[in-house]
Amino acid sequence: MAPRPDVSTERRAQIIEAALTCFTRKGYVNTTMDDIVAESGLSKGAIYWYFKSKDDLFEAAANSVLERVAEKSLTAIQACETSTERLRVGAQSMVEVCREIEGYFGLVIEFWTQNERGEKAISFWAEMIAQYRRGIKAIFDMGVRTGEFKPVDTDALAWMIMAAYDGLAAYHMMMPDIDVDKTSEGFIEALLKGLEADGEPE
Amino acid sequence: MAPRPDVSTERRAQIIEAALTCFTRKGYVNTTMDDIVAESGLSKGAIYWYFKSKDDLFEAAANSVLERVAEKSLTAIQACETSTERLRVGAQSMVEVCREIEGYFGLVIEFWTQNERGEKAISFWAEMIAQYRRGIKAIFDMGVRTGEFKPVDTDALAWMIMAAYDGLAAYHMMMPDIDVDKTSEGFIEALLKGLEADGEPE
Amino acid sequence: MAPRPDVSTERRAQIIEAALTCFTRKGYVNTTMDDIVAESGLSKGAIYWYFKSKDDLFEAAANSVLERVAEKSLTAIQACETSTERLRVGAQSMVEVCREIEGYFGLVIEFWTQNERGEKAISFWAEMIAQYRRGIKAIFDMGVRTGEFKPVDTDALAWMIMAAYDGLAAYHMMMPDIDVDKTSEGFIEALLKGLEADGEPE
Amino acid sequence: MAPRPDVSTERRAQIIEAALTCFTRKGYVNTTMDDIVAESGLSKGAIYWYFKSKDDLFEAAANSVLERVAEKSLTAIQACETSTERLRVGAQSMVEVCREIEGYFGLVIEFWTQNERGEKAISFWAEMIAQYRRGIKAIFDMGVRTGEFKPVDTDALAWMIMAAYDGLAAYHMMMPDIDVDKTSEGFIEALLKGLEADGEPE
DNA sequence: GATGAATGAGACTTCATTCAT
DNA sequence: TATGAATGAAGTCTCATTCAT
Repeated sequence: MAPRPDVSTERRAQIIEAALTCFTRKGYVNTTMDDIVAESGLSKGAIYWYFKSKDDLFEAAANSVLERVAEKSLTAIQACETSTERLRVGAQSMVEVCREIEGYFGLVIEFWTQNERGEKAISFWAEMIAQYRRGIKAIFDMGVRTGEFKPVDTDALAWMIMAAYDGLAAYHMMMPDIDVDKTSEGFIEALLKGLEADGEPE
Repeated sequence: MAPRPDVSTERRAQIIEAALTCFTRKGYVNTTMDDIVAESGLSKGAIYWYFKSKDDLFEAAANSVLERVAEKSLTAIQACETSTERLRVGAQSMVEVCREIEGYFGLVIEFWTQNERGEKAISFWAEMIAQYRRGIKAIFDMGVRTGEFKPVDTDALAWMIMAAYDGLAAYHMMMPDIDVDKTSEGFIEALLKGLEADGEPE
Repeated sequence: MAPRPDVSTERRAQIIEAALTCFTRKGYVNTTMDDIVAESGLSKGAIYWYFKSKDDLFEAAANSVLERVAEKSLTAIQACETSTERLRVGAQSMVEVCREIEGYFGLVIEFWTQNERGEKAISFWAEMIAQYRRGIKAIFDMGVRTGEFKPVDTDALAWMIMAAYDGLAAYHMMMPDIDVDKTSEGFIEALLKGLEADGEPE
Repeated sequence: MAPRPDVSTERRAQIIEAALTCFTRKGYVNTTMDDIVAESGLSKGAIYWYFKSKDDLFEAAANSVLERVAEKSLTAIQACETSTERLRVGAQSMVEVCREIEGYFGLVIEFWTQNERGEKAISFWAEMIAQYRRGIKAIFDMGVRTGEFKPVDTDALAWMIMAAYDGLAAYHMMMPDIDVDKTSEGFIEALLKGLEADGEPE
């Protein structure tokens, strides 16, 4: 008698998928467990069999998104030669993230605003940001070291680039008409060349 | 019998003040009307006398914040001579906003994620962003027109600067240790000078 | 304009009354808040307005019963002359308690068995027993002091008398056919005269 | 292929053992089938293979306790000569029961309070009491018949003695500090000699 | 204008029981 | 026999909103 195949992995994935659909559609608080039950096609009990609470399910769902996102963009960057190229490709990859994460961004912020400065959520999220930021900073540091870039404040730049693309993601979520590709490109080019005219301003 | 003096204006302000305190402390959904009742020192009935629902009260509270913020930063900019200066002062003013708005940023995003793509909230918020963006874009446009700046994509830059500072505000909220002044300054200077080294990179 | 009359006292009484009816009918755990809502004629919210949880309501209800009971029996005893009389009257009053408390006895025990040795319930209940026991012991002590009773172990007797009547209450609850009056009387008389025959047993 | 050895008897015992541990620890209602699963080391399915419901399992568990208890104390009594001795030994054996049954007493009462005057439980329990009571009454009857005891109301006494020791068991459960041996002894001696002083009180 | 007791729909979660394997 | 994933009814409690006073 063959043992039953282990369905727990796919069940978890199935539930997370449903949860993500609901969460991004209505936000964390406005999503009810019944919504997720309906979306998943499973029963209430099944969901509580795999996740011990709504919070727990959210955390798993959020993690799953972040993992998907982080993996993709970091690999793209490492295939480039020059720092300039890396910056451009990194920006491009972040633009794609903007599109993919759709409602996720607001979701995480919403979750974060819960729980009177919820320690749990913050560490998880801060960790994610830190990891990403290291990647960005490395690009600038390398560019400065090779002489490709001017000796800029790479810490500050890494923060602001991260912030700019997170902000762009938020805007895109609110105003889908923004041409994120063109916006990102114009920004990166200006940043590369500098704003100040070379010649003598009158 | 003399008519009672009209207290409605100060009552509204009093309620909005209390609501803001609660909302920024616990988020929109986790704030109960009882919280606001306790914070305001008024009665449940009084609050429903002035605001017809929790949503209504939130909208009023959010508007009140945004008005306060917008006014302050736009005046600072208009006192500058050169576009470079304007950019620096504008950045500085946005940094101050980062500090002041504290929890407001997350609050608005949280509100926006409610209501299955809540039409109501989005228009209010988009309007606010648009207004602000026009101010930023004007700085770049003027700089380009006067030859002070290179002929950059001012649309893209305005979006990204806005996004960057909104993102910075969010980060600052999560990670209060970030030195927002230094970060902003490093970013603006790099943007002005450009990243690419002038000489010939090897 | 006259202020609304304060109905909180009678509301609480009304709710406690309904709760007691339900609790004694079905036990603590098997009574749902909806049962109490139906029995009280009020709404769910009203009950939670006055009592913050089911536990809280139970405690209030149990206290209310015990107060009623304790008061009645202690006054009866103090009207007697001799210790013998006091013992008889005390026994009689405890028999009446058996009848009145009906389901309450099992109720308290049930409540006590909850909560993995629930500290909260035990102190409340132990206090009640202690108070009662002091009254019983005082009867014996006085009887011994005046020479009316033999020099018996009054501590032991007080415990066992208490226990016997609590046990009787439990039996009566389960088997309403027991003639509690006759049973109590036979017991007390035997206790007064002693079991052992005076003459010489063969 | 040899038939598998019959494990059903030991499995049932194993499950009853685990159930008893859980029931006495947390009471009937607060014990979940999962608790019993964990305690027994078996699976949910196995338990439902041997017992068709939680109720069913409880009944079996309760019966198992009562059988154990009844057997032990009845044999001790029958080894005595005089009725006085039997009463003392019987009391002693009931004291031991107090210690052993620990949480069982509350357990049965709790179970009884379920089910809107649950017919099922009551008959099982009443039967147990009746059996026990017959044993006690026989002691008194014999004492009266032989002239060892005065002609007391043996029915009443049997009830009250039972009740007293059940009550004592309950007290001991709540207040483990009670010296049950001393308490029981003091009570029995007083009952044997009688309370009323023989001579003329001074 | 102002109060706060009252309402009741609806949220999250538990758990006895079943059944395909 | 035995397993444990799955079910779903039912329970406790919350909270935006109303309305008699």
